[in-house]
Amino acid sequence: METTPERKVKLRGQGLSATRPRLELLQILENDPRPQSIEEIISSSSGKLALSTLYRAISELLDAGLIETLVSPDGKTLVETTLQATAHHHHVFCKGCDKAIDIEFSDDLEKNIEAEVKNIEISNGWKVSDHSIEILGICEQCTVR
Amino acid sequence: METTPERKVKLRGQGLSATRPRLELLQILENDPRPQSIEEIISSSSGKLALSTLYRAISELLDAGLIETLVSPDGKTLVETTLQATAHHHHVFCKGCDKAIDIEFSDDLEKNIEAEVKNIEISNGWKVSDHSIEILGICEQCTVR
DNA sequence: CTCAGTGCAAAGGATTTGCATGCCG
DNA sequence: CGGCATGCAAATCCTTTGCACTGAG
Repeated sequence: METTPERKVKLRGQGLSATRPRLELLQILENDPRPQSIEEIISSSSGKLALSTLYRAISELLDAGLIETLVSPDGKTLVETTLQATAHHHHVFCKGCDKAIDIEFSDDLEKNIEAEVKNIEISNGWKVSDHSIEILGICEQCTVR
Repeated sequence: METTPERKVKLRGQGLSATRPRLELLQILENDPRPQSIEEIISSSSGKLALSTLYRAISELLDAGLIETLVSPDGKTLVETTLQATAHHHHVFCKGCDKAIDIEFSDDLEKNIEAEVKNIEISNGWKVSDHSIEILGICEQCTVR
């Protein structure tokens, strides 16, 4: 995991001041590098972190490319660091508890997917930028229950 | 497109009474067979259709397998008929206007994806049930603007 | 007729915004 | 110090729920 000074540099490098809420958000996401809900982030935060501040921090760090967000199948916002996210990856969601984990596909498969995605552009006039695969399942814990 | 009597049969076949809002929902979805937002459905409805009624109808027809729902990248509910959805398919979302369209991949590619998805079960202890690919892009209309 | 289904209004949950105060640089 | 960022509270947006009334069977 990165050190606090490193996170400060990261923020400043994007023209963002290194404030406590932003540093804490980065650290929480690094501590548990999988998509986390707003609720989880708040409860991991030590001091007081206002919801509005968190939402604003997410929006800023997202624009700066330091974090990624996604929407869970039930419509809620999840957040993860870009450390993990720099490698192209996908998400598996648990239908039981709504938790999510990251997975990667082989380069081969990714190439095949991209090739077919390109066809969409040709056949529909769309300009395609990215894709993400959402996999639904039941996690180990929820299977046991 | 199906006729009204056909839609009645469909509803009754699932133990649902054939009421105006339900018939209208089915018809609207068939008229424009792509994922539609709540807002779009309401504005396509002729008479008065209460939001609460629409949400309840969606929930019932979803349980009955007559429609499918999904969550757009901005977290809103989209709905489509199962007519189109019976074939396994994926979605392309426009970043400009949030519209969505359906696409299909080749059987070959689907098989490859499923094979890798199976690996998740083995390596993570998850029980995987389904996958869906979300593709982001810009639609023809939004490209022009 | 009778009860499931509807419309309306109010409640809920997630996210956003306004504003006075506080902390970073 | 000066101004951007925070916390708090109120506002908003989407969705759900409660309840009295209506229409399908």
